[in-house]
Amino acid sequence: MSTLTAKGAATRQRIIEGTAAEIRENGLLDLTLDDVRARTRTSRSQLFHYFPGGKDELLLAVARLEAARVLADQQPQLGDLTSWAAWQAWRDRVVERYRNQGRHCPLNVVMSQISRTTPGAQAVVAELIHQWQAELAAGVRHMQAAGEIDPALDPDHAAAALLAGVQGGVLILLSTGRITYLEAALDTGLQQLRDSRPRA
Amino acid sequence: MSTLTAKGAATRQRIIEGTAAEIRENGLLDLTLDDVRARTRTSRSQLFHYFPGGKDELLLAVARLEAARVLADQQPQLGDLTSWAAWQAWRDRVVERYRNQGRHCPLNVVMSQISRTTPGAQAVVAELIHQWQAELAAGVRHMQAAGEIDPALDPDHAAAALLAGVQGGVLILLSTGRITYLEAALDTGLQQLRDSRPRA
DNA sequence: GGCAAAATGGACTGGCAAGTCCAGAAAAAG
DNA sequence: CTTTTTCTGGACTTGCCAGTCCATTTTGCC
Repeated sequence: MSTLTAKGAATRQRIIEGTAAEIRENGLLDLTLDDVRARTRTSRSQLFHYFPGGKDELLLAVARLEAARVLADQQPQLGDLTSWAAWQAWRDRVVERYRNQGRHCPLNVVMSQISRTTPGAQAVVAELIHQWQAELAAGVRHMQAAGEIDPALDPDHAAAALLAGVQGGVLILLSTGRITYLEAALDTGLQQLRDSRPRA
Repeated sequence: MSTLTAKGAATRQRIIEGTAAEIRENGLLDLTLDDVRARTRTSRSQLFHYFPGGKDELLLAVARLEAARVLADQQPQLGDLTSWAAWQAWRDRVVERYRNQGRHCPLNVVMSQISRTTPGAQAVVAELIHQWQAELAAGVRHMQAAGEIDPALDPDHAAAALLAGVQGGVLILLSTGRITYLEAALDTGLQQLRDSRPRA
């Protein structure tokens, strides 16, 4: 890619964020480049100037943006799972975030739709899942060190199960509008961790 | 709808199943009616004869088929969760099913893509989730009656959490190709149930 | 057999959306 | 200041795909 001027970089960013917003509102299924153009006030040639690979390349950029946002939205709680209160705060944060989000979860769009077609997006999703799991596992290790969680428990395994619950809870929320499943997955997952506490 | 002859019913069924197979192999994103025509050896007018509502109506029929299949594929284990061995057998069945399934999960297509646009499909998904959860909850109640699970535990809540784990595990499997998450969700979920057993 | 209803074949339309191209404006470079 | 590079506008092309239409064949029914 040729060098970008400040103006060019701003336009490029505007396109990415506008596309992300458009997807969040209306989904990916009937997203057209004209929709993007209308929202971001850009011309056709600008789109292809900044994303020579066309729609796919643009969507990949959006995927990266949204993947970063998913983790950022859980901070600082996710990075500081060092007490039961902190875990609970994280749980509340997640529930709140998805409760407020409409019917179009950008992450789910990335996972379910973009990543199947665009090989690059697959790597983005894999990396996101990996980081998310790693942060949860780090939290488990903290609690083990503090004697609050059974040291025999495999942190990565526990984190994987918890993460699967969150993903599934969100998916069901998106499909049925009911948030019960997400809450149940989080609550029973945390309960299990608490119950594992070694008796002194 | 006008009355169908035996031949007509067969053709209609052939179209639905062929479409389902096509989606399972290539996904919904670039599914065209011509693909359906090629696989099912039907003419354009046949498609619109049996599905006057066009593509949407056809996809709704596919959604119904796949929703039924998801539950059917878990039988008889899902309907007979009356011992720990049975629960384990169900768990193995689920893992095996999704391990063998390619990158295109028809249920996920229904949940993530069809149900957002077609209002009817949303009801199909809701009903599927509800039945699935009900069967799991029934299993929990069985085990409670047998004294193997803490009677204070809410069966619907536990079933919801378990189901969310399965959904999330499958979603992650589809996105990353790793089945670890599904296994972790199932294993820790079942472990939690086992651990709740009241001490005699 | 004959009539009505259903099933089938395939040409045709219309629209839409991705991607191309070139010309001109704005900005950086020297 | 002028030259080169980047940025922008918008017309144009191309191809595809859902949906329509009508003619023909097959089937059910009496």
